[in-house]
This record gives sequence, structure tokens and C-alpha cells, in this order.
Amino acid sequence: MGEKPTRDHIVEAADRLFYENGYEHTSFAHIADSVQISRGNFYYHFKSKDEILDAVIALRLANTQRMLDRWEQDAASPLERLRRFIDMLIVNQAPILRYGCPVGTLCTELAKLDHAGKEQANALFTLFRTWLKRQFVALGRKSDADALAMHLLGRSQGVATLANALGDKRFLRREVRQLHAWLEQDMASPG
Amino acid sequence: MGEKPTRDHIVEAADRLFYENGYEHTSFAHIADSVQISRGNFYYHFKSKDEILDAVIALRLANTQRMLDRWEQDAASPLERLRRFIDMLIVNQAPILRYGCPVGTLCTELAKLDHAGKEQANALFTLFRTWLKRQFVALGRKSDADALAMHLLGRSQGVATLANALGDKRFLRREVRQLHAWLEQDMASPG
DNA sequence: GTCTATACTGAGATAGAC
DNA sequence: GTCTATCTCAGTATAGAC
Repeated sequence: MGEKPTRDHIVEAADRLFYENGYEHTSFAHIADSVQISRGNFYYHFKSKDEILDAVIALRLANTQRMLDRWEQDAASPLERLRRFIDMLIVNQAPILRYGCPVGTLCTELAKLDHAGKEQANALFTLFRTWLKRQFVALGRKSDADALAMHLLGRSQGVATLANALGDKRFLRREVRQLHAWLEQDMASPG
Repeated sequence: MGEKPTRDHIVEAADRLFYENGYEHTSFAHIADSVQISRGNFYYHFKSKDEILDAVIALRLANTQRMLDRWEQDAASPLERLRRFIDMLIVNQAPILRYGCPVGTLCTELAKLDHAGKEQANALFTLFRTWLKRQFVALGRKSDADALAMHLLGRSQGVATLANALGDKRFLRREVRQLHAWLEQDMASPG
């Protein structure tokens, strides 16, 4: 205990660098520098760059699942949980303005690269989608729960993408307020 | 007349390849193959890859401006023009599902690369933003015209990003219907 | 204006010593 | 498990013939 394995250091560094600089733009040299190990040592832990991407996505899936579980515990009502989701845009405002949404930007990049890891990255979206859907079902919106989940996911993506491109913090906060308003209003009238 | 200059062929090929495969992922070899010229010839027309990006963005700016002018002429009312904007998602549905929004994905990529051309690419967003704002002003929404323009821009981005990631055509069409409904409803009640 | 040939760089990846 | 050294390949870019 106490010392974290080198492998974990690599995955965490790659996670951050892939987010900040993109997957393709991040080289082994960048990661090695960040972790303070040699380039050669690298291949003891991973056979290829694709394998690191797999590990990074697995890490993100685990971290996301943990976050959703925490929300499920901490927030008493489904409505309160949905508010947590929306407020992610505020909590992560600084990185979103600089680098966009970690999920959206990765999926966008992998789609262009026609990369095999694309499907895995989409699972991150599915994780949120399923969780959101469950909250809407709990609110009595069984028939359109999935559509509502996708709508909220899409709105968040749009906010992140545009706020990132234009570096517009006020836009981000304004849209978050509107999303909260939409939530209140929409949950008052059953679909 | 009749023969298009090689330079224009290069820019058009680069435009398409940057969209389909991303800027960084597109090499000179790809472009050269597509235009059927040698790699060397390339440098007679452009000094660097950055210069090609500049030319591609300039082309997109010109094409976008032309499209907006056409909408301005063809559509009689501001409301009808805004509908044209929303319907872009339908008209370009196939490429959006495969490659996302040309503006959004380019800005996202350049932001991660911390590329100098980022500001130029953002001008594409500004072009739409200004045009949309003008339509909302014409509808009597002077005070919040820019916020409405940004909102519509953000919603479109979200639809494109998520539809592209998940390859979900039904989601795209459902969201377009909701955007039309939002437009009708929101323009009925002044902000 | 277009070509071939080539220089130079950085990337992913391997071999083998320690 | 970690290192150094090295290979191979693709990418950008240049030189110079035609």
C-alpha cells in the first residue's frame, strides 16, 4: 500500500493529456515526460498506444460510474440528481472552457479518426444516458424518459462545445440557468 | 475560363478531408492523392500546412456568407430564415451523422491543438451568430437577440455532436422538431 | 507549374543491458 | 521494472530538373 503502480501513473497522465491536447496529438514522449519515466519503459506496461486509450476509457468509465453512484446517494430526489448533472457544467467550468467536454471531444476525435476505440468511448455517453433515463422514469416520465435523457445530454454537449470554442463563460452560465428552468417547467407538465 | 486553378482544387480537397478526417490526421499525401498531383508541387502553392488551413477557413467563410445571403433573399420573413438555419441539420443530415458539424468539430480540434488558426475558425461561428441575431432583432427581440442566437447555435451544436457520436438519426430529427417548436413558442411570447 | 529525389524530423515500436 | 539504444515509418519540407 501507499505506492501507486507505475501503470496507474501512466493511465492518469494519459487521461489528462488526451483531454487537454487530444488523443492523436499526444505522443509517448509527452506522457513519458509527464510520468517521469523513459519511453522504453512504456512498452513494459502497454503494447501500443491503442491499449493506453483502452485503459484511459476504462478509467473514465469507472470514475463516471463512481460519480453517478455518489449522486444517487447524496441527492435525495430524482429532480435533485438531475440538477447535479446540469451543475456539472458549473463545477467543471474552467476545464470545459479550455478543453470542452471530456466525453464529447473524445468521441468527436475518434469518429474522425475512424478509430476502433470509438464504440468504447460512446459507452461513456451511454452511462450518462441510462442514469438520466432512470431519473426521468422515477419522475413518472416513463414513456419519454430516454428522449428526455438524450435531450439533456445534447443540450449539455452544445453548451460545452460552444463555450469552449468561444471561451464564453457568461454563455455557459446563462444556459445552465435555462436548463434548470427547463427542468422545473418540464417536470411540472407530464409529457 | 473553364479550367479551375490547381490551387482551388487543393483547397477544396483539403476542405473535404479536414472535415472527414480532421486537420491533424490529414497529411499532404492524402491531399495530393485526392487532387492527383505530386507532393512536391504542393509547395509551389502553399508554404506550409498552416497556410492550407487558412485557405480552407477562408473558403468556408465565403461559402457560409454566400449561403446566408441566399437565405436572406429566398426566405421572406425572419422566422422563415431561422427555420432554414434549423433545417440545415436535416439537409446535411448524412454528413453530420458521419462527421459532425464542420464548424464545431474544427473549432474543437484547433482548441485542443492550441493552434493559431483557432480564432479564424471561430469567425465561422461569429458569422452565424451575427446573422441569427439580426433575424431575432427583426422579430422584435432586440434586448435578448444575441442570447437567442447563441442559444440556437448551442442547441444545434449539441444535436450535431451527439448525433455524430451515437450515429442516431432519430434523435437528430426529433431534436429538429423540438427546435422548430421552441422557435414558434418563443417568438409568440416576447422576452 | 509540375515533377522526382531527398533531407529532416518526430512518431510508434523493439531489443537487450541492468 | 526500468533504462539506453536503435529501428522503421510517415510526415513536413526543400532542391533542383524539366
